[in-house]
Amino acid sequence: MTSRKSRQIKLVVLYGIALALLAFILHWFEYRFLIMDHSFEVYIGAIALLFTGLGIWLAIKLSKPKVEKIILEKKVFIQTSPKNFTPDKDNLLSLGISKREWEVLQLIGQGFSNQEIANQLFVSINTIKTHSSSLFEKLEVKRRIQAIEKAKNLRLLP
Amino acid sequence: MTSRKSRQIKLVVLYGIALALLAFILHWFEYRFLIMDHSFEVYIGAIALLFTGLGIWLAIKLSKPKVEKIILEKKVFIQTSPKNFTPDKDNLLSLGISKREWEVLQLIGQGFSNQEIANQLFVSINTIKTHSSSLFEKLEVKRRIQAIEKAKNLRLLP
DNA sequence: GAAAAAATCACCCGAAAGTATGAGCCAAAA
DNA sequence: TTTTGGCTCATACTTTCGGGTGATTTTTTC
Repeated sequence: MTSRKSRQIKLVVLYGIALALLAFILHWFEYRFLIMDHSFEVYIGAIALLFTGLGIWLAIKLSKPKVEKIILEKKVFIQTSPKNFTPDKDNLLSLGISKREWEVLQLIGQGFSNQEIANQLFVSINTIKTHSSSLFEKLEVKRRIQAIEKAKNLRLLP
Repeated sequence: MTSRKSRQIKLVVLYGIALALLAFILHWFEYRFLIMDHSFEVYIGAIALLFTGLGIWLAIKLSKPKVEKIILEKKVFIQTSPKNFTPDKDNLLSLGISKREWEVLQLIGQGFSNQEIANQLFVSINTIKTHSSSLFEKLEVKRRIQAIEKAKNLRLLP
């Protein structure tokens, strides 16, 4: 954010300098050859075109790019085999499950109640509820049982 | 696509007209009051600013949004082992689990709530509660999660 | 046909689970 | 330095679960 702002400021300053320079050059030319040889309209037109270009360039540089997002879903087939189990860290990351949420998920998977989990982790039951709620959201389920099922399918639990 | 192009053409034409009009107005002013009263630099500056604004406006109007494709991987599960699952009838009998209770157990194992199970079996939720209660008693557990665990160990559920 | 077992349902109550919202703290990142 | 994300906790409210008790109706079994 900060870098973006400073870059914008730089651009504006640059623009100002360029404007001043141009005015100076034009003024200088005015007393030399250019003005006398061309009609006023052509002169104005040239300036207009030039600064229109400058404006376009400025807009392109300054404007945040318009982005259209197209989401394609790719199906990935997975086999479940809980033999020698190691949690699938890719899935943990892609679902955005934090360490603490992961701990809670494991304990839920072992059939503990919220209160028991709270005691084991030395936090309040409300904290566990918060964690489990966000867990259910990330796993797109409504109940802890479904969370366990899904976690097993995702190879997060044995 | 066609409407986009035609709109662009319209804009360009409009821009041309605006430019011509402005040039005319400026020219007209030139011979009246404006030019004589102001320095050349101010005049140039005004035009520059104006057309810079015009350029910015044009760029914003004409710029096509960048298209960004995001590929999401959607997991699909393949169940290997529970394909041809058969419950251990010996255990069912030795525990004294009735048909109806076993049906309820299966639905519990699929993560359904009591209400959902009641709807599926076309009975009241109270009935499901009765069944699940006696189930827990027979399985010697306190919560449905533990019931599922134990049932899986006893080969009653896949 | 009578007794026993299974299935159905109701009501109450308390505990557990889950939702929604807001807020404070802190470390890592921009 | 400011912002962000993770963690913590609280409060209030709703829903679900499970225990307990009791009752009626089927179905099975003797």
